Amino acid sequence: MTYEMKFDALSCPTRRSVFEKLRGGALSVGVLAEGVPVSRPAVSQHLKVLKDAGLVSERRDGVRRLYSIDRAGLEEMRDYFDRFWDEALDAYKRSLETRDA
Amino acid sequence: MTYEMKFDALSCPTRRSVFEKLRGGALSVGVLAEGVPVSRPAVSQHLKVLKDAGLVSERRDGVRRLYSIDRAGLEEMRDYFDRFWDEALDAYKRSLETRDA
DNA sequence: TCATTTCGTAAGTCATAGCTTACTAATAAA
DNA sequence: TTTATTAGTAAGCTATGACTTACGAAATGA
Repeated sequence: MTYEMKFDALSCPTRRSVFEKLRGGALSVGVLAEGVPVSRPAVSQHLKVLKDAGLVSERRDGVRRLYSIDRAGLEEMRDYFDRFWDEALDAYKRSLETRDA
Repeated sequence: MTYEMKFDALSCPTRRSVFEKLRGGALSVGVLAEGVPVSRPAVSQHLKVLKDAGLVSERRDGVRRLYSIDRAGLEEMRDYFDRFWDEALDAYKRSLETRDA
């Protein structure tokens, strides 16, 4: 649930591509495993990492499990970079001012 | 310079903490290495990864090298999550509408 | 009840990421 | 022109992360 886990979860290319597949809405494990160059169990393991990181959530539907994006978790990452951007820009502006002085 | 490299660069905790130290402005390698639980050469290696990823830039100042945040690279990451967030929210809204129908 | 489908878990393999120490290079300063 | 600072590079070690196959569990349908 920490930044730590979220960054780590998104660092693996195949895991991130699984995550990105969920942009359009919920998908089952089988569908997520299609087109991904790894085995279905590997996708399950990736989903566990994403879930533990708070980036996806799961709901059961018969024998299927439907995974979808955890919007709160995604929002954390968005906010992290928004704040970082603002702070870096402020620091840059200050550096210009002090240079003028 | 790709997303690939940026995500990978930010996945390592100590590397990210080095990156975050630069929020306030440019710093030398020696200063960046203070308080970080790894050796100075390790910090140099982290800086190389961050630089290759387009997240930091470097300028020489005598015998020092001052590293600072590459705002264009950081902006890419911010935009990635901004777009992702918007798309995920749209998909969610659509899912609510189709459920009503 | 038995077979199918869908999926998570266990166990083991292999590459590599992150670290270390030793060194080399470049600038500054005496 | 030596001596100190500062920092990047080389080489090697070690833990671990991303995969595989084999198996077990839960829901569905015959």
